[in-house]
Amino acid sequence: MTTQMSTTIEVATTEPTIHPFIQRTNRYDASVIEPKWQARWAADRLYETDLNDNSKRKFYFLTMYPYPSGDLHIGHWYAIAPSDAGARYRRMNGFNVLFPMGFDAFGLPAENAAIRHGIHPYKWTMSNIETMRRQMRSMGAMFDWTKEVVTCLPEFYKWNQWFFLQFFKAGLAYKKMAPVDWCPKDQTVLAREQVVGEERVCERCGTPVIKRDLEQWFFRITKYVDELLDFSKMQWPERVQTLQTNWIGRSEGAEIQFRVLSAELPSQNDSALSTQDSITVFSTRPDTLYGATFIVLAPEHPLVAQVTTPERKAEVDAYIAQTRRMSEIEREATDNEKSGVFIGAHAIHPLTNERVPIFIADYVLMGYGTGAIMGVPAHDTRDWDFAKKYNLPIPVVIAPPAWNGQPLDEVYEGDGVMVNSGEFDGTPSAEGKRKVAEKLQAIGAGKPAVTYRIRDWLISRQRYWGTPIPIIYCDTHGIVPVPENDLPVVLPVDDSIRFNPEGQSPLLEHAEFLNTTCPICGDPARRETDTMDGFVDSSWYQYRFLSPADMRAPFDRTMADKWLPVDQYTGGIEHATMHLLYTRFFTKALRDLGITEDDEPMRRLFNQGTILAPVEKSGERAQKMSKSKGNVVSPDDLVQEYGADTVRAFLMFIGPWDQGGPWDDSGIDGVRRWIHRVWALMLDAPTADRRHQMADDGQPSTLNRPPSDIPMATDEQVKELRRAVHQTIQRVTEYYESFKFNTIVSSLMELTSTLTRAKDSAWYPDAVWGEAMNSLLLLMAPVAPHITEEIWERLGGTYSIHIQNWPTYNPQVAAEESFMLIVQVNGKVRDRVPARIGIEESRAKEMALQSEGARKYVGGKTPRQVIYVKDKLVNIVV
RNA sequence: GCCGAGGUGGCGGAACUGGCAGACGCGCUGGACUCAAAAUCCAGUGCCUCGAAAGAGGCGUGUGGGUUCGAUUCCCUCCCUCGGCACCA
Repeated sequence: MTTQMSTTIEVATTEPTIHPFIQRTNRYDASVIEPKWQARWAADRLYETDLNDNSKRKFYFLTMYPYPSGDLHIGHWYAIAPSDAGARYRRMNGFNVLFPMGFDAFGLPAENAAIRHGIHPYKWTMSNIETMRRQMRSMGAMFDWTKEVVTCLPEFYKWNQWFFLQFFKAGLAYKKMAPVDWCPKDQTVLAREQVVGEERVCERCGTPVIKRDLEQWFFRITKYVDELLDFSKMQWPERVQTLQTNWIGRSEGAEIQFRVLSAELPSQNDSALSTQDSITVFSTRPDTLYGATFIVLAPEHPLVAQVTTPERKAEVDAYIAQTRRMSEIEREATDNEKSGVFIGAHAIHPLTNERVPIFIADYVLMGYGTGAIMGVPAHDTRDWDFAKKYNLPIPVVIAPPAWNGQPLDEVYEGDGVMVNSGEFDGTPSAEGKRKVAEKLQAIGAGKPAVTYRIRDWLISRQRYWGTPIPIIYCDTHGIVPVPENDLPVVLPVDDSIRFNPEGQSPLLEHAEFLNTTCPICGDPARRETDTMDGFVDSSWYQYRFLSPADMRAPFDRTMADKWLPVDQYTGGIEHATMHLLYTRFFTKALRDLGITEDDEPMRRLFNQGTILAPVEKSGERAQKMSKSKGNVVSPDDLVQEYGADTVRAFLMFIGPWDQGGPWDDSGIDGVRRWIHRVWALMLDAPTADRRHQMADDGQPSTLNRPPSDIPMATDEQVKELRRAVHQTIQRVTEYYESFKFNTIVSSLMELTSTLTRAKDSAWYPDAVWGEAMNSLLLLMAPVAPHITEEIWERLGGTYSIHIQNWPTYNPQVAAEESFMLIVQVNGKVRDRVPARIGIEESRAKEMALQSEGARKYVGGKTPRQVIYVKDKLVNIVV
């Protein structure tokens, strides 16, 4: 934008250039202009993305879709409003932006509503979606609703089933009997990821889970463990990377085999147990192998039955039975006293050939490693406790610092030098770990090994409101996948469903659904009645926005290659080890199946914080908002009172977006005042007295020339005004890039104040003033889309402000010419003197030394040192 | 226990790469306007001490220490809050 520095104003006579101030026709009323612009944008399809438009670079901005619980609460707005601003910013920067929205529509609350209120989950969900769509429109978000995805509709879940079949064919989906986590309240199994906290409760309802042995469907996420640990192909927050890394829980060590001494076993067992049989243990500390004085198996370990001697059988069986009765919580409580039972047999230490007794104990878990450990009491707290209790020897094999050769008083778990370890004596731990593993491998008694904490993803749910698993059970052919042509397997939505389940899927009672024929032989067969975990939907929904209605394919490959991965994803951290892990797995699986080409689903991720319920009394702990607690803050009331623009700006202003915090609307008036001040700044006449601006009745001003009491702006004033504008463009642009919405708003507030003061003190040339107005409006448009569109139109801008180019700043205009030179004496500020940018060092030091503050504190002493920081400060050290 | 994030006025928060701590806003105090109130506008507002005032001095970013001319920022110690994991071998 070019600017004339002239301070004279030309008043046109024929075609009058209308000065902004004249345009004011009425006062700001959000309840009028917001619905007006929302309707206009919808009618003009302003926010519909042409996926085929290749003239601009694509930008896929995605924010996590909500569960349609019925009402949008302020937390939804907190997540959505800044995302919308971010997407709008990208659009104004010349990108072809896709910013879609949908609904995560399968899930338990719909069934619970059905149980409580007798409404069918389908009706409940669809009517909730209707409400939430309206609410999201009322916030002026630029969602492209033509691409909406609703996961509970067959056109969506058909493709869950299709992916399941592809996974099944590739061995990525399988069924197995396993001890699984069962929620007694929700009457369904849960994925390991959905069991949380020390209490091991259901992530959804907080009920402690129990273990059950069930045959369930799993997705083989463990196939991708190592790739999932690699975050190099995307920029995700450290926090999420850490959570996922810990969740995957990679441990390096060795598998070590201990041969079972068969001489002790009864002869009839000899056939079942040859001398080759051995117990494999996993250890991260093979360097402590020489200190292994016993073996412990998990009570569920399959070898227990074979290895237990007859005389110990009764006691062992009793212990196993007792273990079974104990709940998960009790069993896993760390402060539990160790207990276990000797099973009568011994194993041979692979390096020393000594006999070591074999125990079972509940502190060894079947689900981790090999379900068996070697007990190294001197160097593992748990083994120490166990050995103390059962009087087992505790030889030291890793020397602690300054060790005196005596038995230890307490366990030593650190690294050190190997001792009492035969040929390895003197080897440091780190080296020992490797060397012992190598030695074991050489003699065929072990090998280096890695184990992981993560387990395969359990996707079966014994519930109704989910995607039916496309499997048929035939007496002759067993597990038969539904042929792709028969998809979708439609979830029946008639009123015959009984939602009170007793441990099995409600679909089991639906004869029409249940009974089918085998696709291979045509004989009567039964359908799988479990449904899929809802996280299957969100694992690939980002693809479906490209073609939500396509019944022939989940998505168009060319489109997917163009639009994916998502460029910017936003959502809560609570999904770190669930959705955000599953969708990465899905992406990799689809790639390996040749369906897509992406390694990762989302390039960049930002986790916004959570808005908690308002705190009643100070000092009280903030709680999550929930309908049941009745502490939900509705955005509708706020929009009615303040307008969507104010609510949006306030949500961005309250603090850093990743922080969240308890809801407190006490500051919203400040934002409301700012919005009004912007209106007044741009549309009201200048006046020395602004008291009545907001209450103004809106009579158009007849002003078309500077008021007599306002002087023309001097060159210096013009320069300063432009500097403020360009500095703000620079800063605010940086803040948009880094999601610092709170400082975007505060910078815009500052500029508004600066411009308001300027307007009342001088009359600026049209070009200068116009640049200022345009810049402020454009910078503000993503935050407050309605008021900026309204003012833009009134000032004669081309529709729509939201497709204008982002303002650019001129570094020369933004550059400061002078600064306040800070004068410090011994690091304390004692004076400030005005100086020109680029002042010579010697001149600056001279000025500082001569300043009043410096003279006072230096007091005639000779400075020991004078430090100059360019264009900033002088520090005099005495 | 392990891993991670954080601790700045009465409150939400700001501070580039080590360089004026407290931007912006709320609240509060005083003033203008008003018959009055609300709204709006203007001014002040980290804490302490001295001073009638103008002002002067000191302290100050969880604690204690270190590095540096200079630390909210870098290093170490400890305390507290929040989140995750946890008999994981």
